Amino acid sequence: MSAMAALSEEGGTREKIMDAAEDLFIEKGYSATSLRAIATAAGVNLAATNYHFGSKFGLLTAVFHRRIKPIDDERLAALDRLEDEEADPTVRQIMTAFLSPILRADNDPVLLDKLPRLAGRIMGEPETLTKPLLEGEFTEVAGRYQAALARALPQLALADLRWRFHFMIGGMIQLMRLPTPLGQPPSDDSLRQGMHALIDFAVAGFAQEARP
Amino acid sequence: MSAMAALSEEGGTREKIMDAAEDLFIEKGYSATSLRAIATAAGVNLAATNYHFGSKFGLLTAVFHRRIKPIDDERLAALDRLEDEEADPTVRQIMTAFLSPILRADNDPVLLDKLPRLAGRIMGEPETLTKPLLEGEFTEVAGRYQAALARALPQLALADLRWRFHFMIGGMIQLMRLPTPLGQPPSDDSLRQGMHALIDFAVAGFAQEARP
DNA sequence: GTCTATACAGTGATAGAC
DNA sequence: GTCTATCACTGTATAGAC
Repeated sequence: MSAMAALSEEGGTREKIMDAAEDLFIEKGYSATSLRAIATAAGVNLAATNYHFGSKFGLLTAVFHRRIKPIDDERLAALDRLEDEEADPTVRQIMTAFLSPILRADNDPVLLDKLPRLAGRIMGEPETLTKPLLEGEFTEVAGRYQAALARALPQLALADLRWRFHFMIGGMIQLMRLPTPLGQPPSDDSLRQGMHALIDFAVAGFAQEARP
Repeated sequence: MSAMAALSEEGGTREKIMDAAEDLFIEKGYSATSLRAIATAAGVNLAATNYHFGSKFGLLTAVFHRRIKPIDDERLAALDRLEDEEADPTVRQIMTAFLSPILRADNDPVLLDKLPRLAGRIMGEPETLTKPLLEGEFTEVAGRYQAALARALPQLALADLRWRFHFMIGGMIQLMRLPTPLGQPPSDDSLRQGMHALIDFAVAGFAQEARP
């Protein structure tokens, strides 16, 4: 029943709310978007937002989850394939498996446009919002990729590996928030270029030589 | 007159508001902190916040500026010294000059504790808040450091330099937001360790070899 | 100039009728 | 499931006291 609603062209109230909320979150950010504006844009009653999602934060969670779930699934699947095909995956292969699903986004150009902007917006929200949001979804992915990196860099101390992973995530968030770096003219292909630059940057950072 | 107020022990209304606001912003974040809570904690009237700072955002700007200004001044001074002493500063020297002022914070342990947490909080706020906040203060510092890096890496294309600077900034923000990486036990010395790890990571990322 | 009391429009949330 | 009505709270503005 709910599957049918999700498949129908015009969608049920729940889907209309999520679509309107996503666009407004991307455009104005979370806190600057009121539930009244969402309800108006979706053509539903204000109380329907709280009926379906419990709270404004619940709505944000649902909107974010809808977009990030396929990415993290693809990340896990890509790592499975990689560890199946290669006896010793390289750092570059692991980083590519982790970062490139953002570019693919199921080959859907709408998703490719919306996901990074939504994720960038959300990851820029205060920690009180982002932490509970990410903890449920991201812990498994982060754990499996850190383990794969540890196998590819056996001489690296675990503490150092965690720091470098931390910084790589920071670069990814920065890229999604601002797909064009300071001083660079905006471009349609900016995200793709940046993602490849980030892979190179992170690979060098992970595999760095000992400090002189 | 205003200088005397700033020097006095108990401070004027303006200083009391800024002190209370800083602590609450660090603890709860910007949007979760109401002007009423700030006024109550500072022991002043609600309207005094708007009289002195014009708006909640104006108050945030003043609080942030008070902490970030000495850091950026020190960054510029350190780069001046470096370019004075060394004919060809290395990437590591430049990165150290850029990142270590955060650790020094005028040798004031209170500042060392508050600045990264405040900056981390603020940089995590939505772009609509952070962009105007940073544009005024950070552009000069970023420009001078990118120029210094360009001289140290003459073979590197400007576009690639900008990307790598972008990712280094992302790592710095991530470090200030979460001074302890995922899975690591918290520690008093976490920020200092992370800063050194970030310098190593960024140096390797900037000076990376061509892609195989 | 500095500060206070007060009012206003807009917010997220909720109870209860239909 | 959906709607109306309402609540407590927010940032902001202003008139007036000192």
